[in-house]
Amino acid sequence: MNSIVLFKNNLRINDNPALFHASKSKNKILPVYIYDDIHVKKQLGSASRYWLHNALISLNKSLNFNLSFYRGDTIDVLMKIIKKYEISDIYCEQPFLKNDIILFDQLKLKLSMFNVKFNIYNCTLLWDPQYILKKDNTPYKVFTPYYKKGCLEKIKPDMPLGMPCKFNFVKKNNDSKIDDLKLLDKFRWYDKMDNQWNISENSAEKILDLFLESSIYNYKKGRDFPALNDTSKLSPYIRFGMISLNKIWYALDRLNFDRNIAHYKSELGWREFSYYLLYYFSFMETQNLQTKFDNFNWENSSEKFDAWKKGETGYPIVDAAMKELWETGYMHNRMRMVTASFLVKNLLVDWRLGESWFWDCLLDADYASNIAGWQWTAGTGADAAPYFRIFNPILQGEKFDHEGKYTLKYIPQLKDVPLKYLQKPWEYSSNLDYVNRIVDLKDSRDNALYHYSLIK
DNA sequence: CTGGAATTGTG
DNA sequence: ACAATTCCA
Repeated sequence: MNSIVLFKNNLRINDNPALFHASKSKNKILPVYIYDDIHVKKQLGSASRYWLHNALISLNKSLNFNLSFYRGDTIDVLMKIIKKYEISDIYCEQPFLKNDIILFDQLKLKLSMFNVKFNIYNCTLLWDPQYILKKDNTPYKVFTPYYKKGCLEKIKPDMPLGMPCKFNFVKKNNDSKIDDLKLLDKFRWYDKMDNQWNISENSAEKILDLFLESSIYNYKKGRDFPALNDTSKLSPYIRFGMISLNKIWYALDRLNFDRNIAHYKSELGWREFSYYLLYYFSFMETQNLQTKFDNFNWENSSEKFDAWKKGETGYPIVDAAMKELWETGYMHNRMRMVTASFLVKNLLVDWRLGESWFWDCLLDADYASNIAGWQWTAGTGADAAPYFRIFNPILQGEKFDHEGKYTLKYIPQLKDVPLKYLQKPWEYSSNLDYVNRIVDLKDSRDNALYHYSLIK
C-alpha cells in the first residue's frame, strides 16, 4: 500500500512532521499539492501566488521531482488519487484555521468510509491553541499573559525532527505540471521580485543562520528602523512553512540568553497569538472582535483609499512605505503599523479594506497575522492599540527614519529637500514635484476622535 | 495618409 | 499577456 503526503502551508522537507512520519512507515510516498480555491474564504493574493509558485518549484526539486500538482476541490481530487494509487494513508499538517478545520473534518469522515487512515501533525504552530486556556478554561484575550503564562511557562514547543530518513516514492503516473495551477498573473509584474528573494527552503535556512550570527543582536532597537537590515526577513518563508518554527525556536535557545533574542521570540509569539485568536474567535476573520466598533461610521472615501494604495497621500513616510509594498511585495513592520494607522484613523477607511490590499500585495500575506494585525492597529481587536493612539506620520518619520534613507529610497524626488523638512516638505516649498497632502493631520485626527467618541 | 511594426504601459 | 499608442516606410 501507499501513502499520500499532502502539502498545504508547510512546503519544506526539514522538520516536516507529516513527511517525517510518512517516510518512517513502510509505505511508498506520493507527495501531492492541491491548489484548492473552493474551500477558502479568500482567494490568495497576487503576490502570494507568485511566492507559492516558486516555493512549489523548490519543493518539487527537493522531492526529486515527485510532487504531483492538482487544482480543485481537495476532497474530490483526493478521492480520485486514492483509487488510482492504492492509498491506505494520508499524512498532512494539522489545520488551525476554521475553513480548513471544517474541510478536514469532512475529509476524515469520507476517508474513514474508504478505510484510508488520516494522519495529521502540527507543522505550523509552536503551541496548539486547544491546549492554551486560562484557569477558568476560557481563552486568553491579552497577549502578555497568553504568551508568558499560557505558552512559555506551560509547554515546551516540540523538538525539531530533522530530515526524513529516506524517501521511497510511488512511481508517479501522471504528468501534472506546476503551470496547470495557473498561479502566475499574465502580466509579469513579479519579474522585478526575482532578484530580491531566493525562494527555497535552503535560502530560508541561510537567512536564519545569517540573522542569528549578526543582526539579531541589535534586534530590539534595530527592528524599528526601516532603513536598517535588523529584522529577520523570514516572514514569507514562515508564511509558506519553508522553515520550521520549532527549528527557529531551538536555534534561538542555543544562543546565549539576551533581551534581543527574547524580543524576537515574542514576535514569533504574536504570530501564534494571531492564530490563537482566530481559532477561538473565528468571527473576527470578517467582523470586529470588539463588536462596539460595528457602529463605527467609516468614511471609506475611494479617492483617499486610492491615494493611500498608490503612495500619494502627501506624507512622505506613508508614501515611501506604500511604494515599498508595491515595488517589493514587502513592508517593514513599523511601516505596516504607521500606514495602517493612517488609513484607519486619518482617512477613516475600514480596516478590512486595508487588510485586503495588504493581502493582495504582500509576499508574506498570512491569513491570521494580517487580520489580527489590522484589527490590532484599528483598535478593534484583542489587546489592541487604543483607538485614540494615532500615529503621527511626521514624528514617526523623523524618529525612525532620521537620516531619511528609507523615505528617499522610495520618494527620490524629495532628495533636495533639507532633512529637517523631509517629513513635512510643504513647509519647505510649495512647488515641489510631490503630491499635496490629502488630509490635514490635526483635522483628521480630531475627526477620528470625534467618530470614536460616538461609539463609546 | 495608412497599415503593420515597434514601443509603452499595465497589478 | 495584451491593449493602446507611437513610429515609420
